[in-house]
Amino acid sequence: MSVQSEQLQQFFKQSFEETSREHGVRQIMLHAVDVFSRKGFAGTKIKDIAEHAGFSQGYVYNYFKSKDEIFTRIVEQAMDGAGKAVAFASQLEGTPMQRITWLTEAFLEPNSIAMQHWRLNLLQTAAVDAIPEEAKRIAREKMGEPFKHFVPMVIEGQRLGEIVEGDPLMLAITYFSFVQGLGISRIQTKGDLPFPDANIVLAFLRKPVN
Amino acid sequence: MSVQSEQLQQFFKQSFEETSREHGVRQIMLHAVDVFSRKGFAGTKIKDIAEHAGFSQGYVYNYFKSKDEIFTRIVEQAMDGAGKAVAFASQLEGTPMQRITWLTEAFLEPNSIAMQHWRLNLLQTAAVDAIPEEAKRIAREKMGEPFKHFVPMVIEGQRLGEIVEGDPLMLAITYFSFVQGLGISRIQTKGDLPFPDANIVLAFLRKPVN
DNA sequence: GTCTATACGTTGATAGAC
DNA sequence: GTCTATCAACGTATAGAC
Repeated sequence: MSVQSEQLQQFFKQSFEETSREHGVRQIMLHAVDVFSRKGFAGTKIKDIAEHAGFSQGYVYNYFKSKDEIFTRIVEQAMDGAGKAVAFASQLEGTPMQRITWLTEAFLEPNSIAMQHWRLNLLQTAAVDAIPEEAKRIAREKMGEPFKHFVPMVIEGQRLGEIVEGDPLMLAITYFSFVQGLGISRIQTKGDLPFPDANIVLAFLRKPVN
Repeated sequence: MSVQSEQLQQFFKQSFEETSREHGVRQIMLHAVDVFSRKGFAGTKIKDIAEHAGFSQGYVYNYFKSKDEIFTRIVEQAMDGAGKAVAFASQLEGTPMQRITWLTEAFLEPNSIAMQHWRLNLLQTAAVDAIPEEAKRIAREKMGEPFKHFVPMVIEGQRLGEIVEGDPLMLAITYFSFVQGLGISRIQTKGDLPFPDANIVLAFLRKPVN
């Protein structure tokens, strides 16, 4: 893995640490992401989260006033993280295609926080009608962030002749769809099966040399 | 859309009709797929399914003995459907790349039953720890079917010089990941945003002409 | 055939003990 | 600070009415 991808990983992690100053809050959120992303919103019981975090069921309510609040704060954090990560990648030194490659490598890293973010993103979609209204609102509101920083990279790449022609927004949507789909498969296959690297994934963006 | 893609659509539909001879069972399953795929397993209440199907809550239990059973039968049906669809596509007249393109078009069609199958597939993954054991077992067991018919198409395409070199299984995993990811995005964007067509999606498979 | 009423278990949230 | 006990709400599944 490249230096830049590792830098991005580090950035993901740090972004999470800044979530809250209270240790208990971070502890709960950290474990709650994990449980929510494996069981879904309705399938997750406060007891599950509490046990993972090493607390009793009731104690969770000292930090959060409801299950909805825990979920909503996680969604907010995940959305912010995804947006910031793309923004960060877009400012690295290199051609657009290089920067996108580094970002992709960081996303596809098996245990990255980024990957968990995408699993959560996925949950909002998979169970779109079963999550708190507030979480939906935030997700809708912040959905555009990653695109805002990704699309300009695509446009610049097209100008440089690195990236195929075509609607940049459409290409960005395709990109994030792919990353999400690969994230899901990675969970399913648990690393037993062969998995594509960033180069293969990005073939659809690369302009063929003449 | 091509004649072949429409043929595939038709095939998906018919495959579902054969699920059960009892009208009530089909009726419930049809609506349950929809609710489950929007709310997740735990988030779906029997009342939701009953209301959608136009029954009272209690009446559902005349056809199924539990919520688990409804979900499990749907997963089984969806898995069988996906396997059969790929098998069907692999036997159409045309080059491997053409057949894969038709299959992809059928998958990406907004309201296809195939798309719903993938949403369900997704749910098993997204909430992998919150679904009935039996459903997990069936999903694991039948996961290989689509691959069994897709991989040979890739190999044939490589032999013909249509498809890029590389581990055929890895390419198949990449393919299904992409389709799944695009299916999710399609739900999210609800058709408001530009969406890639099969040709763009399949760029990663196509061997560049020299 | 289809619905209504209800029993029983589970879970989210609170309040009070240590 | 942290846990235990408990309440109220909800949801599955059943049984019996029409």
